[in-house]
Amino acid sequence: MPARTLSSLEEISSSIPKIFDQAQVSTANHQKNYVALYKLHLEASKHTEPINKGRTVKHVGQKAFEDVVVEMTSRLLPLKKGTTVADRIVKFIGGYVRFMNEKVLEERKKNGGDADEYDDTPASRFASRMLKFLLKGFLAKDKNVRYRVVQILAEVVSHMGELDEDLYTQIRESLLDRLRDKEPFVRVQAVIGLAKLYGTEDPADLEDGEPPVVEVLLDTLAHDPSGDVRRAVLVNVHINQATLSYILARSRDTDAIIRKLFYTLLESNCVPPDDSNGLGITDPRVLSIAQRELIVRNGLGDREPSVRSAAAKLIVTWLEVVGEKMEGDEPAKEVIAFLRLFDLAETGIAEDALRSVFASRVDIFDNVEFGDQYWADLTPEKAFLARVFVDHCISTKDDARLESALPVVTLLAFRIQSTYNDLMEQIQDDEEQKFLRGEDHEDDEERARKEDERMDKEFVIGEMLRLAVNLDYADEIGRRKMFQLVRDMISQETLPESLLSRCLDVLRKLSPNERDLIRLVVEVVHELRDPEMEEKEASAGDDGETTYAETPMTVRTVRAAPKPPSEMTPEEKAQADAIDLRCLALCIGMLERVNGTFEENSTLEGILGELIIPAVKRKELALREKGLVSLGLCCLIARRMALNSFQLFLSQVQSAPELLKIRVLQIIFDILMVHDRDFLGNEGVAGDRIIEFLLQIWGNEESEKVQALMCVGIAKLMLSGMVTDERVLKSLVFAYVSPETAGNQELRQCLSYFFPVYCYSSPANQRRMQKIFIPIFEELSQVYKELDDDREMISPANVVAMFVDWTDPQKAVAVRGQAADDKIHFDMATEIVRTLYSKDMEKDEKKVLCQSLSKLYIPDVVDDDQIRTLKLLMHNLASRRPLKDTTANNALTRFDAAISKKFEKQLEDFDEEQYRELESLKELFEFLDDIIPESDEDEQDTPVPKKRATRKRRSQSVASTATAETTDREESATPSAENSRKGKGKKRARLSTETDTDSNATEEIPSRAMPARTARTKAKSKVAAQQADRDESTPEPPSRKRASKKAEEARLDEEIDGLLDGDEPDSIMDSDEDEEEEVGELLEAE
Amino acid sequence: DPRRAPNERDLIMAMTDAEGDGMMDYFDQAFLKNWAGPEHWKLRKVVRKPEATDNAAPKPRKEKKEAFKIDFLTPAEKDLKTRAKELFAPVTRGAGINLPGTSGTKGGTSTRKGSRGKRAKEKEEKKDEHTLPDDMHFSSRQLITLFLKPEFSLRMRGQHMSLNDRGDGDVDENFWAQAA
DNA sequence: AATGTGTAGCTGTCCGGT
DNA sequence: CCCAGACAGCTACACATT
Repeated sequence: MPARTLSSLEEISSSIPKIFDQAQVSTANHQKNYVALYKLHLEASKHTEPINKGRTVKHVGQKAFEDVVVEMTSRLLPLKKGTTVADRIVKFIGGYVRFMNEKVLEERKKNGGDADEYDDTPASRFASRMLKFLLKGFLAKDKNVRYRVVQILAEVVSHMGELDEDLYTQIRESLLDRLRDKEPFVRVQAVIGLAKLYGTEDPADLEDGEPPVVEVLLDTLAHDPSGDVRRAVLVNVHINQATLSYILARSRDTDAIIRKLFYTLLESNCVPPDDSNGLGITDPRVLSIAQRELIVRNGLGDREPSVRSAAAKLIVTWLEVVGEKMEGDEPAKEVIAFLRLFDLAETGIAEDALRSVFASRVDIFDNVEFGDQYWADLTPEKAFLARVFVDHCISTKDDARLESALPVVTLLAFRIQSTYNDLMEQIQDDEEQKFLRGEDHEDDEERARKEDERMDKEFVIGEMLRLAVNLDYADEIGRRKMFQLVRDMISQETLPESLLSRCLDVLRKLSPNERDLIRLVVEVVHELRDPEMEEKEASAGDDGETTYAETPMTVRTVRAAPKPPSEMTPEEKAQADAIDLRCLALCIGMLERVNGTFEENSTLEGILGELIIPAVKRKELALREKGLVSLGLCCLIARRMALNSFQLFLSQVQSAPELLKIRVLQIIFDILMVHDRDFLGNEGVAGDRIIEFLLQIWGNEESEKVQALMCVGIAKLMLSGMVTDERVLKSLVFAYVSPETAGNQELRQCLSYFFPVYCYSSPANQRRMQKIFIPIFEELSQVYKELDDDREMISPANVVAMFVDWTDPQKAVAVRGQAADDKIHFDMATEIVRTLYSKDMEKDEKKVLCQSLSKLYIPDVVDDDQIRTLKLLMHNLASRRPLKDTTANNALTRFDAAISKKFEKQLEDFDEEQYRELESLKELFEFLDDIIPESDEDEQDTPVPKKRATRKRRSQSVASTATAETTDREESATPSAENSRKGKGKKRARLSTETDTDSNATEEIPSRAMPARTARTKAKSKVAAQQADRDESTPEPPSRKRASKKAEEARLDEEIDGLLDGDEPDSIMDSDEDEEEEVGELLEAE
Repeated sequence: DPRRAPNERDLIMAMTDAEGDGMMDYFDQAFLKNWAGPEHWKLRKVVRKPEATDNAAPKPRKEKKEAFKIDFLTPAEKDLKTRAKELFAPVTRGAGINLPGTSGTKGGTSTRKGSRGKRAKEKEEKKDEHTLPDDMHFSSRQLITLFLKPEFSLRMRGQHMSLNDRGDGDVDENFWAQAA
């Protein structure tokens, strides 16, 4: 080899730094520098020394080259994340490895593809040298070094072809280990490295019990505490059937960025990367219906707008992917295909998806047309599209498009009718077939197909009915046609239950007024229960409003006597019950839609006595439930009946099974909401009793559903101002944070919404919240301290933060005519400082309180008295109950300083002695004087300055920032002369009693009346019941007599009879003047 | 009687009013992020501070940061081995290179051999999945409507009452419209 | 494109444990 | 006694918005 080509090693070594120096500036020169570097590399390779007597060679040149590159690399290791120059070098190193490998492959191709020389090329030697070097840094102390080392390794590994097996294992181990690194960014790099690695992993190579890398990564995806790390997994893990379910779980990640990424990821994988004709891995058609629904529900329902828009984009892509090659015939084709992705009956999801498409692809919305042909043969998808389209037009007030889309009434009525007839025919056919051939002759497949067909028809009718509500009924002919049709439908017991409420909606729209609607339904009920009457009634019902208003209600008189139940065969009985159930459903549907008073609609009386009351008495759950609901709905429009029946509902609560209990409680809450003045007003005891009763039920309730329901109910009562009791508010707070309710999302999310609304909607409510703050804080701190290990609960600091937030006057909404109460936080500060005097409060808790002070909003204007009181309290605290905790002390001092500065003017010349004269502050000084400085024995950890005080010093001005830290040490040795005079001996006795209570509250706070121990136990098990439980005057629940089931039923019958006989149906209706008193009596009677 | 004060109820009414949208917006911005329950609760700063306090001051510094470059050119002072030793110095004893709660690294951490003793049951506990609960989409709707008559809200009830107080038996068509 | 806001990471200080 | 963890305040960056 000619000597001149053999550059000296020194030359080579000095050229490398120049290349690196260039490479850090820009990536643009990298390609050029790969070539340059590679040239040097090859050059260096020529320097070898023979060893082993010439049998092998020592690659001194390569070694030197590697040394320099490693040395260069070492220089960027301590550089922290985000240093772009360093990142460029990392890229450069990785790029160089790739470059070398490509060269090697080229070489191999030229030489005919020797595979076995891979471990002996300069490239492989270089790479493995580099990797070994990097691995040494994996446990470095410096986190930046660990970061860079893993980063470079990941980069190098990803660009390497083959890898020595031992080295591979070592890298694998090390990266897995770094997955547990303390620093998230190191873990991120470890994830990237592992993701590059695991594509080549062979499960057969794994040792026993060693999990494959994918599994570890998926575990990281779910469990890593850092969002960055989970995100790294999400973008780097390969999506396939095995990993998909783990990926789907990220649609609920706490990190919004991850959620957003999730949807963009799904979108980009909808189509396969190479334009092969298969489906993308996340093509909607590959996913299950449940998965699609999950994606839509979570995505469009996300609270983060950015996530929602990513989801919306994905859904549009779904439509495009699914609708591909469908353009042509019908503009709605692709939309129909899109809708086929969903189960349309599943509430709301498909609708949300479609509306989202309408919103983001206006062109699609604009191109949908509903010609006559469209209505000819409606599939579920088409019916659904039309209905949602119309609803969308209405909600966006797009009258023009609405006009063009709506069919004429007669057309739709005709379509509904014919589909309905088809359905009925089919049902009948099926019955006949079943009867003729026997149950088992039909094979499952056939039956399922028929079932589907029926469901489809039912669904189509339902959608058309929903659409019918929005039609224009100016045309009288059409109106009558529709009216007649729907009326006929509801009078048939074969009408599927799901269509019943749809029909009633249409009827309501078509009824000229409520009374006619009520009358109509009552008539239908009578027809159903009395088939003989059908013809007569039908003729009366032919004509909507005109005849209706004039037709006298003769139903009851004409009514033929039904067979007494005792004479019925079991079949007849079952049939009668089924009819009654249907009638009750009709009643409920009707009553749900009206709001006139019971008294105005005398037609209701009949069904009340004949249908509803008997149903309430039945012991079959379904009948009783519907009966109770009907009765409850009647109560909502009949005040008198509500008063009389309320006790009945209360008595049903405790013993009822869950479903019934829920119903009854709903009734109770609704009645309270509607007739609030009758039950909760008049500051009567009745209201208190009801509240206590409810609280008790709530606290003892096991079922989450019932708990949540009661929570919503109570929240409603509070929000509407019908209940103002602080105990109730406290119970809500307890329920909110209690570990007991941790799994009850309904309850917690209700309260998450409720508290801010409640507080921000009214300063009065904020006040109420402020009043319960300290007691709640104290109790919750106790609960927190004694928490079981496995139970989770938010920290007291969080509780404080919430209260501070909720009570912030700046966040209260300004309601017309209502002055904002901007002193709430100020008063809270005063109370907090008072609480700091408490001797038995732990320093952690005091610290939390102190730290909250800085977050309080202090208004610019405060009364002299108030500001002086606060100042005095803070001033005295330092001397009488110095805080042991420095951070707490600092926080307090800072707050004191801020206050002193802000109200400098008002506080100058402020003198405690003078201040004491003020009669209005007597209570304050009584409080202060009852506090004695803690004795030396009490001071276990912190030495307290000696107490030596003179009257004079006490009287000094406190206006300056007297509690400032340095001076404080001396100042705090200034207890009042009062205290010195009274002496320790006398005080000792008081310490344990009055001082304690006095220092905690000015007024008697209920929670303090209860021993903390009891409070804690309660709080643990039945937190919500706390307030009610401890109140001895809590009334026995009405049905406390734990009688046998029979006795229970007998009693129930009695009560119901009383409801009917004691009060003649007529008397339910009349409204006497003495009602108010009766509410009280109602509950007195026990 | 605090219930008679024109406060809470008026506001609730306002939220359902057409003009009440602004109100709803306020609530949306202010706290709807905290829907997921107390454990996901976060303090959000007060929004509006419209007072034009001071301006013009915090503009004129756009000082570009010093163009940092790695010095590859000057020769290393120490040799590679020494530098590597320094860079790769393992942590001083007992340090946490790893997340607490995860079993330690062979080389670096304080994990004593028999440390299964007290905190043995780390793995058993369910790890945090870092997911939000299913959103129930709680809204004012649930708080102002009746359970059994979801189409009727408090607002309507108020009207109904007042109509009734007048002894007026019939409701106007406006009422129907609102029920929808 | 420029600005403002919100978050996240970093750094300094302090308490608790070995 | 020293160090490590925790915490609070600060700064810088990235994001969204006009």
